[in-house]
Amino acid sequence: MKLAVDAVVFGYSKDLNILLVERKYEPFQGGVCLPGGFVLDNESLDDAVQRELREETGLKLNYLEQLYTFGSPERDSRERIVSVAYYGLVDRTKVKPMGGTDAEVAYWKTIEEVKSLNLLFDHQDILNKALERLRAKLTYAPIGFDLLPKEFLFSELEHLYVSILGRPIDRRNFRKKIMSFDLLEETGKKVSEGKGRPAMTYTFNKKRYKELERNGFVLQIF
Amino acid sequence: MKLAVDAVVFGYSKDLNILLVERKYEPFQGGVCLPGGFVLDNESLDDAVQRELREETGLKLNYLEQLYTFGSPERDSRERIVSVAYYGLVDRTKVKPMGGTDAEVAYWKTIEEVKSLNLLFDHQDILNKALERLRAKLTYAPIGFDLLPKEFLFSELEHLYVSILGRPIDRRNFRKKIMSFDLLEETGKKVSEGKGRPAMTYTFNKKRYKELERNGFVLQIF
DNA sequence: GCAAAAGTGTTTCGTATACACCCATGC
DNA sequence: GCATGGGTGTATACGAAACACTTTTGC
Repeated sequence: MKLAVDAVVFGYSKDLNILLVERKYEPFQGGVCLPGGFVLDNESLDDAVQRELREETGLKLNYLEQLYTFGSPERDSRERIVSVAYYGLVDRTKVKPMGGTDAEVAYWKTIEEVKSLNLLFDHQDILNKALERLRAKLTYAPIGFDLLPKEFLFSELEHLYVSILGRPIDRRNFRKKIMSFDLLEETGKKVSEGKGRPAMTYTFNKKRYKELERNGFVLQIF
Repeated sequence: MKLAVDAVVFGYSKDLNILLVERKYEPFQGGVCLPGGFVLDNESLDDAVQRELREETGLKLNYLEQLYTFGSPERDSRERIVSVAYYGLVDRTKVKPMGGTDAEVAYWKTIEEVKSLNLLFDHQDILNKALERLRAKLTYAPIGFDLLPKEFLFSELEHLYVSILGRPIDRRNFRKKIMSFDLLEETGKKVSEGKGRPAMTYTFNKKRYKELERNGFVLQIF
């Protein structure tokens, strides 16, 4: 019996993306799946995920959380492999275009695109579970900010929520709610994205959030 | 590297209890820990937990859910053992007084009692995580009923919430809230527990809840 | 008749929701 | 000057929270 880790890495640019790897050689040549690999003898599970991601894609996570452990005896046709799945969040504007390694190519896909790819093993199940968790957590934890650049537009935050939760949001009420937490700070800069009125950029005050959290505060959106 | 499962089994009678096992022989003779054991080659993780619990205590769970996987290289001093932790709920009125097996004795302890026991390995961490999850889930899922007899008093449900959440509850508002879901059914029986006015017993309509859940209903207490 | 637990309504307050117009810019 | 996205306030409705007395039984 072998122990592996797999990671669902979420990125956001206009829409939610997932990081996938494609195998260049056998076994499963051309197959697409989540990044992951076996756990080494003397490393923790968290370390194993970070190492695999570094090796395969070289990216830096803003957030990482254990998701669920998948252990059905039939999940890998070759031999019994139990996999501890994680999900992570990255700021895609910080990610360099990645080529992958000798054995794999890495790229981003939207949820919709993934559906038609038929991921190897039970990786679609893992992805579904990660999505469920991400959607739930978005409403009671400030993890959306880990998908955005340090300085972001309010509208980006709003679109992120709309696109991940998959339902419309009232702009005015959303702003009121978020602002009521007093966790966003204006940078003073205005950015013009080409069209329309230029918008203010904000940063999320994580330190203040952690402080509030310690005192029992629970951020609650919807 | 070995793979194990461990279970935090919660029971309720007047207060929240946890099922523990005490080892009769070496290694760790006299040590107290959570029930658990190694996963067999061809069984799923869920099956492994159920089997271990059956072997060690013979009890029947009303609810079982995977909790978290603990994989620090140092968590077991003998060798690398990764453990997938579960938590389960039982109706203690259905549990026979258990003797345990050849190698172990099983018994119930309250949270407070456990604290002074110094559980083996990282089992106190596992227990803390299970408690956290149980408390959270109690407010948005109908899992309290899995700790009670099929027919229960409303006051038992209320005391269960008070004792698990660890804070007072307004009796009237709590009843209003629970009753508004329309998921409890009167049995028509009144039970006198010795002192005070006899009370009605209720059953929880799980079928109806599942039905509502499918349609997007989310039970929300507090 | 008193101790003990069960059962029950109303008012108040805060927050979620619904909703539409003006503003600053690029072209 | 018009198209595009940014920014803002108010009224209503609903649900959470606060709060105390009566009822039924055992002793």
